[in-house]
Amino acid sequence: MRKSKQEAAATRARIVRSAASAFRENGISGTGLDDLMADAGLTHGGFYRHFESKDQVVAEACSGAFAELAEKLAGAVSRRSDGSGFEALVTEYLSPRHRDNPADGCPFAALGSEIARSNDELRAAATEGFMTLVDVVAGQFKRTRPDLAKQRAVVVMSTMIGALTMSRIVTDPDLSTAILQQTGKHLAHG
Amino acid sequence: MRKSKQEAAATRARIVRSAASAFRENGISGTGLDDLMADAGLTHGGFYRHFESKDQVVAEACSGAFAELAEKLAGAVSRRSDGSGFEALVTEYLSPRHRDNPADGCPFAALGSEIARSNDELRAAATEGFMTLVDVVAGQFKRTRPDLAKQRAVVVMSTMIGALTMSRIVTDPDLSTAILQQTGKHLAHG
DNA sequence: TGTACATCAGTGAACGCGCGTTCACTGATGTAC
DNA sequence: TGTACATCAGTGAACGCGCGTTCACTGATGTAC
Repeated sequence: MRKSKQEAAATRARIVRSAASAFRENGISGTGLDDLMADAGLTHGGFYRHFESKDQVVAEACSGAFAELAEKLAGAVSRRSDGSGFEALVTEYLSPRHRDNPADGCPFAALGSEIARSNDELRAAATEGFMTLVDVVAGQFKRTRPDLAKQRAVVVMSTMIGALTMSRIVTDPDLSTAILQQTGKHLAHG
Repeated sequence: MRKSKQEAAATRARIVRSAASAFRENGISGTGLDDLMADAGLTHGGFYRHFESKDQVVAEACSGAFAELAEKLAGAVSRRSDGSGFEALVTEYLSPRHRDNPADGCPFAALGSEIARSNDELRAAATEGFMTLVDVVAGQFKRTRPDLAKQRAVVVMSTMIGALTMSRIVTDPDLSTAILQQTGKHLAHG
């Protein structure tokens, strides 16, 4: 049953991508290796041909998710040529669509409190991912000194992450929408 | 070994308080009933004399933690008589002390992403707890129309929750402090 | 007020389940000659 | 280029552990008379 190197690499990538979705959907400790492997169309016994531990796939999946989010937000920005990139970014992040689809959305909003309790390796990857996002945001403050732009971007990202998290917690749909909208308005004027 | 009603009630309260700390420290799914009961000085078999399920103690512990936070922030406000209550509240919430002591701090920052995936009962309790916090914050915007004050307070609370969460994730101590400070400054001027 | 019985807080063992990890095995792929 | 052997991706069963929950039991408390 041995597979070619290409197939094996593709399988591995498939597991990482499935994992990134499953973790954001059901939490890290809420997702078993069975689930991951089943999502990738495999049985769980083969997991250790690709990874040393669950921690390893968690770190890789999250790193991938951080990068993917940065690309998505950069993409939202780049579709605007009139200088409204920042508004586009904020609107994208704080959209009901993002709120309702955690599996392919921001890992900080989906897993924030769990990451905060995780090992240093994951937290270091998260720190790097956060700074990448901060750089994307800071890039939109074109008339601001770079260091100040970065400071402002740190606040903007933290604010959006908090707002998205709360919009998912709250059971009142109107309140949920209001959290997103008020936060968006605040940031746009800020 | 039967205990008096008073003792039993005290024991139950003790379990709830231990639970509230343990959940914020290690997560809900990261805390076993053994842990809770051991913290309260009991063996785990007796748990079901007080609660119907783990879910029940989770809901009670979180509700207690929400109320406790609201009181703490209201207390920080009330110690200022010169109208600087809002700054006091923000400084208290975004303090390094709060960041470094999740066990008796904000349950949204400590458990946010886990609560978002929880059952409706806990999410409803969280919604109520959030609105109580929002009311405490809104009460500080004395020169603002009540409905606008509440909208602004929703954004302030979400922002602070996101910033505290991120300050705990990040491995770089300087960045962690910067997140708290920049966010505090932003909110004070906002 | 005293007595007899029911209640029930807490103990400690057990149950069943899911999870991360390991392992013997299979058979196709890769490699050495 | 062909052959023989080593490698290793994937399977399926098993292991050990922790967890939520249940249960028989103990003995002090509460209650009915």
